[in-house]
Amino acid sequence: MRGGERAALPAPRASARRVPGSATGTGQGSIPDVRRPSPGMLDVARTAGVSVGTVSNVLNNPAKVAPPTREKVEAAIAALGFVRNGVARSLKAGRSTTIGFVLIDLTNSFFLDMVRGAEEVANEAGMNLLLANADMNPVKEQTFLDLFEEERVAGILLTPRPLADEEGPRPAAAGVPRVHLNDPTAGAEVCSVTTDNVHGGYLAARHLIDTGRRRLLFAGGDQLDPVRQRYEGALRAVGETNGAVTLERLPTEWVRPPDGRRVAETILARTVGERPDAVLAGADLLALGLVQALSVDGRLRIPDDIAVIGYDNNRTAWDSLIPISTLDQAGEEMGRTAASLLLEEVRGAEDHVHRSVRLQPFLVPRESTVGR
Amino acid sequence: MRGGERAALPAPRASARRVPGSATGTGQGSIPDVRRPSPGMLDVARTAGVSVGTVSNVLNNPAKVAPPTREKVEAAIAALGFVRNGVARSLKAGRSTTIGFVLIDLTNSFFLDMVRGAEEVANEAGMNLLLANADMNPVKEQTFLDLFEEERVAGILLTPRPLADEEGPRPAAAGVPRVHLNDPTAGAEVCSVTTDNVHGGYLAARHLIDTGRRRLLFAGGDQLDPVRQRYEGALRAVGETNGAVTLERLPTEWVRPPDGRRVAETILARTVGERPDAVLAGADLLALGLVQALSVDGRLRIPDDIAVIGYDNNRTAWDSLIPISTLDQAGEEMGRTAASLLLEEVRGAEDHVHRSVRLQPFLVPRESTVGR
DNA sequence: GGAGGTCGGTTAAACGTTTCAAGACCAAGG
DNA sequence: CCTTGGTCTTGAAACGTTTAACCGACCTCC
Repeated sequence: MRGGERAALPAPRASARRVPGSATGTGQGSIPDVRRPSPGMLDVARTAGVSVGTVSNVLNNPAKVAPPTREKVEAAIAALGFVRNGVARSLKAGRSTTIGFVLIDLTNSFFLDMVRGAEEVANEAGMNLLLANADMNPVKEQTFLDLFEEERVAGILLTPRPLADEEGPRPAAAGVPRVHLNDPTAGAEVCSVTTDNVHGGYLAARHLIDTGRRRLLFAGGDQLDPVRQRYEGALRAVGETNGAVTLERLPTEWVRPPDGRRVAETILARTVGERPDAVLAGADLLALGLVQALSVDGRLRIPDDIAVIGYDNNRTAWDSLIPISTLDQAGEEMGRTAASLLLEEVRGAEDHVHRSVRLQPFLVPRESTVGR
Repeated sequence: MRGGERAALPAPRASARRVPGSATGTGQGSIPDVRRPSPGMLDVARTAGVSVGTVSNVLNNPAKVAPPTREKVEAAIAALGFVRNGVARSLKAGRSTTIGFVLIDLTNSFFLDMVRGAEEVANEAGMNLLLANADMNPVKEQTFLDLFEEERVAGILLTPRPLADEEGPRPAAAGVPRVHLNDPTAGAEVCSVTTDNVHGGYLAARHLIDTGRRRLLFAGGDQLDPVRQRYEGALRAVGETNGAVTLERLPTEWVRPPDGRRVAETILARTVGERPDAVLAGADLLALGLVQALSVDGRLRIPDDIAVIGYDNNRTAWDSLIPISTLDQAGEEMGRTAASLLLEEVRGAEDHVHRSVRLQPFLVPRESTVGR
């Protein structure tokens, strides 16, 4: 299927200044044959006066080699600047020691948290984590998934694009174990880790109610599933108050700072009595714009006149002048969990049963709701 | 030879759990446990009733294969769910079609710009870009460099850590072509792309002077080389005014928003006559804190009472209520240039001469200096 | 002094591709 | 009928490791 792509044959590198030994024994090349920058184990073996098997043992089972021999080999390795060929290694082993992580959007700190968590677990297991930037592009996403499969990585982590409804389901994982992060649409054919947006919305509203707020406003886009779920959670919390608290909803086009500023204008345009005493923003950037525009020129005091809480603990919002309370989605934990699931599948393919883990967000109270 | 051990089990898409068979002796060896569901070209060849050479041709030189044969092979590929083994492919080719990018810090949008630029060029050349997150950690940086060398990637891009003075020079590139981005310490043994901080500082000051400012203040950490260079540039611009403009310097501990707020306090504590009418911040986040604290509660009007310009066009500062003028470091261009240099070296190792390209930053005027 | 163990090392067979010389077949030309 | 040339296809040799089987000393124990 992928036959079209051509390999863009990398031209052999000219032997630089350092020429280890001539080509390996079978150097009978009748073709323009000028290269071999990197010495192989055979070169090392010859230099050290041992066999390749011994060189391999020095690398992989040092204990099995007598110290004097080992030293000779190590000296030869250093002298030649030998770097073991991981490609041949992987080929022989049938699978590499690398994990691939396909990311939908590197500019969102949520995903970077996942990377950090996943990397931690991967490193503990002696594996390396390589990242691929899908950049919101479905085609790139698929390209990188294919690449990782071809390269026979040990496993794949994926934060998928939201998956527009009209397109079919994502192709199932073929040969390589895969774990989905933050993909509520993930089926039973893979492991997945998600976050509980409903509960997060509940916690946010609960926090506002518990700190004395009674007129709540939820601001947030209507078309985004996660945001809608957060609203549902808030609704539930309000429902528990038997009418003591009201919850109004103000849809926004998107969830960026400009949208937040527009919400602020709407609020400020109202009479004092009609204003909410707390706002739940569907996302931190929305909350950021909101806080900026509400507080500018001392129009409203936050949190005294009005409290604001965001969602997702986005790094960009950390630098708000008035620190914004938020819900942390446990991105790092999500990365750790996903990597653990993946490792479990990689190691025990036999009796692995796919699971779906749902993580709970947690409240991060800051000045925008509880003051200084 | 392989006929005996390979069951005729087609083992197509692994629909659920359950692994075909424990297969032949799984060596204890190192880390990886093996499961090998993936069919190889030999399986495809058998299914299609042709030889492996023909399968290879279908994949790489479709024109050389007669249409009927080609179709049979393609059918077999689809039926078996064959995914070509990129590891074996790379081994045979001697080098892969992947470029590795080792990044010092994924949270800084400057580096993400580079990624975007590099990716663009790499894709055009039919190569894939894989990212490694060094996370400010020299050990990780080295680990990933080693990994990429072992994996015999076609080339390596690197945004190195600042390189604390006490440690020795970075080990030279061994077998794989490498290009350094934003590394002023890069020697002549590699290609490199840097940004001209002095000129950027000059442009920033020039802009302020040209828009009528006369009392300039430069705020910025003393220990960071790039920031110091920006100051030098500003100094030069001021020098050209024959004393008409003054430039004061206010060192900060670091260049984050809290430092900016402290600078603001210092300024506000002065009498009106002693205050600068423009501030050059050594970095955007510093400018962000500065703008926040200067303008809060309507204390000073920006840019009427005081202008502020930042540096580096950091995405985090985009969301400031008052958009902040800045200097863009042409990160995307840097990525493109670096990738081009790398490709040149990869392709024509013979007559490649290492070069060092210095890119010029450009002014991005916004409201914080020129009003609305 | 021979059987059996250990230790340290070598040899050769994979791993799954690509590539290229050589073979099979066929049509056309002499 | 034999040659020539062309088009497809095949077969086998690499690529640089790892690993199991093997081998030769040397040591120990009866």
